This record gives sequence, structure tokens and C-alpha cells, in this order.
Amino acid sequence: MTPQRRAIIQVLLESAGSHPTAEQIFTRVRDVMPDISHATVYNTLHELVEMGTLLELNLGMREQRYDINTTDHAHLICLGCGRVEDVPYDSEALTLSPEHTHGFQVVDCRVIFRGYCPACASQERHLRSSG
Amino acid sequence: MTPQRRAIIQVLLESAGSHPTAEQIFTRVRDVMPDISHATVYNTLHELVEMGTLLELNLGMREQRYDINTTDHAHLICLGCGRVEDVPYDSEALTLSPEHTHGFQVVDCRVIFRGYCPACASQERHLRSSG
DNA sequence: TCTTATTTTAGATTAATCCTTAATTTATAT
DNA sequence: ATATAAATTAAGGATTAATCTAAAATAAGA
Ligand SMILES: [Mn+2]
Ligand SMILES: [Mn+2]
Ligand SMILES: [Zn+2]
Ligand SMILES: [Zn+2]
Repeated sequence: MTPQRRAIIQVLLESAGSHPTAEQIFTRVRDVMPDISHATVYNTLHELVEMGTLLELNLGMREQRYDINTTDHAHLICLGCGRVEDVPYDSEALTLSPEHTHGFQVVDCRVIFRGYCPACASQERHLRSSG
Repeated sequence: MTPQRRAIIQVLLESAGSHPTAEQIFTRVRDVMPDISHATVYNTLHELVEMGTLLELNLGMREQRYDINTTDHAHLICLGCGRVEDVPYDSEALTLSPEHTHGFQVVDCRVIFRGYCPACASQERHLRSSG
């Protein structure tokens, strides 16, 4: 456990719920530790993911998002601006019946609702009516 | 409608169920049309996605996967090798209750089961017992 | 055919992520 | 405390999927 890791974990805890990207985490850590390197942030994030204390979310917006909240939940993402919200979901309702596992050892299930947030939805409406 | 597009669509139809990456599609198209460019493949894929006749899947393995099967289904992906299988799912069981939409216009829902295919699971076991 | 709009192309560019390697830091054992 | 070994960090280069650019080619329409 090094000062760098402490700082990274601190930032993750402070940004709980915001689903930051690796770059955003890097920037926030650099505020308190200006000499930290890119590689250290990436390495530490991967280690935390490996340990199971951090979720790496691929929500389809190019960059990975990180989530310190490892409780069972789904995500709602805005296809316009990338805004992410946590949403509850019933993990019981989503179990793969044995005849459909193809012999896989199933580890988990990710659920992503996609749509447009109020801001992006109104913008889209405006674009459509004017174009 | 150009010969390039016809060739790309042909490849997509032939590879139904294999969830190819853009690069794999590019390679297969190049077999029958050696001078086709990268940009044309990407442009065409994006147009088909825009039209709604092709799904762009972010299964978390770096590259996007494309799926000509636009019927309601979920995916099962191997975290080891990237193998993808289609799995049925009950879309009725997954509707976001109004109090959890945060005002979003919800477009769709993506469900991804993650795990290890038989080959990768046995490999992992081997690695663990020997390391 | 002639004109216009669209599409294609090659190559450069971007941007996130990963890798390499040497220096530093931390942990462990005298 | 000191020496040794192991783990971590930093700088910057490499990688790579994807995007952009601008000119050339092609398709569509009159
Ligand atoms: Mn979350
Ligand atoms: Mn599929
Ligand atoms: Zn939005
Ligand atoms: Zn596998």
C-alpha cells in the first residue's frame, strides 16, 4: 500500500456514483499528487478490478468507466452525453437457464439501459424539427 | 447502393451469429474486394447501425462487435477468448420502473452474461493449479 | 449526356490503453 | 539499523481501434 494507491482509492471513494473514466481519475489524483503517472493509475485500477473491489464498466462510450459500488445494480446511460445513473434490478429475474449456458462458467451479468437524458432528448427534438 | 456496400452486407449475412469485429469484417470483405478501404467499411457499418438493421455491441473486449440479428436477445461472452453466444431473454422481465428512469427516454436494454467458455475455464484451472 | 450529390480511398490523425525499463520505494531478514 | 529482496512507480514510447481529411471516383437524376 503506497501513497499513490491511497490517493487513487480516496478519489474513487469521493467520486462514488459518478462513474468516472480512467482519465478523470488520473486528473483528480494529480490534483493532490502532481507527479503521479498514467501507468500507476491504470495499474492500480486494474488491480482493484482484479481484487473485485472495483467494477470496470464498458457502457459503449469509448472509455471505460469505473464504479466503486460493487453491489448488484444496473446502469442507465445517455447515448447523447454519456451521463450514467445507477438503477436497481432484480438479479433473480436474470438467470441463464442451464440449457443456454453453452457450457460456460457464468461469472456475472451486466444490464445496461440506454436512452437519452432530459437535456439530450430535448436537444434531439430541436435538431429534428429544425433539420 | 454500391458494390462495396453489397459486399459488406453479404459478409454480414454470411457471418450471422459470429459477432465479428469491424476488422474481421474488413478482412473478409477484402477477400472478394481487395482494394476496399478501412473507412468504407466503418462508414457502411455505421450507416447500417443508424438504419437499425445492424447492432453494434460493446461486450467489453476492446473492439466493437457487429450483429445482423436484431431480434431481442442477450449475449454470453467468454472473458478469456471473447467467444460470443446468443442467449434468449425475457425483455418483459427487464423494464425500468418509471421512478427509476431519471427522466430518460429509454431506447433499449442490453444484457451481457459474462464468464468462461469450456476451453478457457479448463485452461484457467490448469494455470491456477500449476501457479 | 451532363450535372450534381454521394461514396470511396489512402493516409494522416486521434485517443485510450498498454508496455518497457530503469529508478525508487516498500517489505523482510539479519 | 542495515542489507537484501521484492514490489511499485514514472516517463515516455508503442499499440491500435476508430476517426478524419480532402481529393478522386462513382452513382443518381435531369
Ligand atoms: Mn454504478
Ligand atoms: Mn447476437
Ligand atoms: Zn444526455
Ligand atoms: Zn473462452
